[in-house]
Amino acid sequence: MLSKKTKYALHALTYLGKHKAEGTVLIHDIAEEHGISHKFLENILLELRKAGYLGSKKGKGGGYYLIKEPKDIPLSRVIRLLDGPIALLPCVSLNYYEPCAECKNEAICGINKVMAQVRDETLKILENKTLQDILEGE
Amino acid sequence: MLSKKTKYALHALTYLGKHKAEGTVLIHDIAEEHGISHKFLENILLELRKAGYLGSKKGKGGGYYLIKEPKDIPLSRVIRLLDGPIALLPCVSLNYYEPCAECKNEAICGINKVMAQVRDETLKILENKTLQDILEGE
DNA sequence: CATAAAGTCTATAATTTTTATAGGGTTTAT
DNA sequence: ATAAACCCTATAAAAATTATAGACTTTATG
Repeated sequence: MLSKKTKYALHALTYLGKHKAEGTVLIHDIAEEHGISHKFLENILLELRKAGYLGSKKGKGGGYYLIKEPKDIPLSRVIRLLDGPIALLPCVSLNYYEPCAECKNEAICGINKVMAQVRDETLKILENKTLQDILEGE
Repeated sequence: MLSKKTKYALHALTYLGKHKAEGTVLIHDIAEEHGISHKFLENILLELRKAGYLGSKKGKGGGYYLIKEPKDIPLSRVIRLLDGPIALLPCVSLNYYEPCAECKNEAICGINKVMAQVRDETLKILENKTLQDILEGE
């Protein structure tokens, strides 16, 4: 399951996508719309900005706005950013690799091999679904 | 990512699959092979038995053994049993459904729709990969 | 039939991760 | 000058995961 962080990030991105015309959107408005803690959401938006998905404007009249096209924001990226690995095991993670302590030899581990396949197929799904798809479903 | 519980369960099932010929296998042996806590693994094997994957024999000379064919143990089942939902959000979980607090109306939520598709495609993968596939990779 | 080996079961402790809050900055429109 | 708004880091609270403990039951065997 996705963490609340990632889920909230998706809601925020969706909100920003829907309100693109308005220029900037307040954290406050997104938080209120979904009943999310303002401060918690603030941290999430900050991460999304640092990762290059959002722009922000400080000071009075400021706020956040999308700086990427919705079609260029795949679920895989958002999940990796906020939740970490997409792979089911650290030993097959492309971006967060770590050996598994209980596994003596990865090269001959059937679990490792199968999980690498699962990762590849899962990635195909999550790289193909984008914010655009979410927006089209609203 | 899978919890250690699920990961250990997969190691245990694999071990049992490999040692099928020996009749029964001791918790102790599996735990030792993978450096897993005996007591932690004990709880996991208990769950696998209650779920109908394993049989056990008590007393001296006892132990655990597979009672399902490896090809009839899909990853999806093991993951659901020990980790819970496969869906990325509670609002699209088939087996552990719960509404999402921050979502006013599921029927018009684009995130919900996309995640339901992701769930279906993910399920296809995890229902197709079985213990058999793991064993063939060892 | 006593004993030791092995699984059963439930409770609780320890640890880690996630979620949430707090509060003092800095920037900017008016 | 002021208030609105994002920026940033630290810490607290809560929840979930991981691990341990210990008493109980079953069974093979000498």
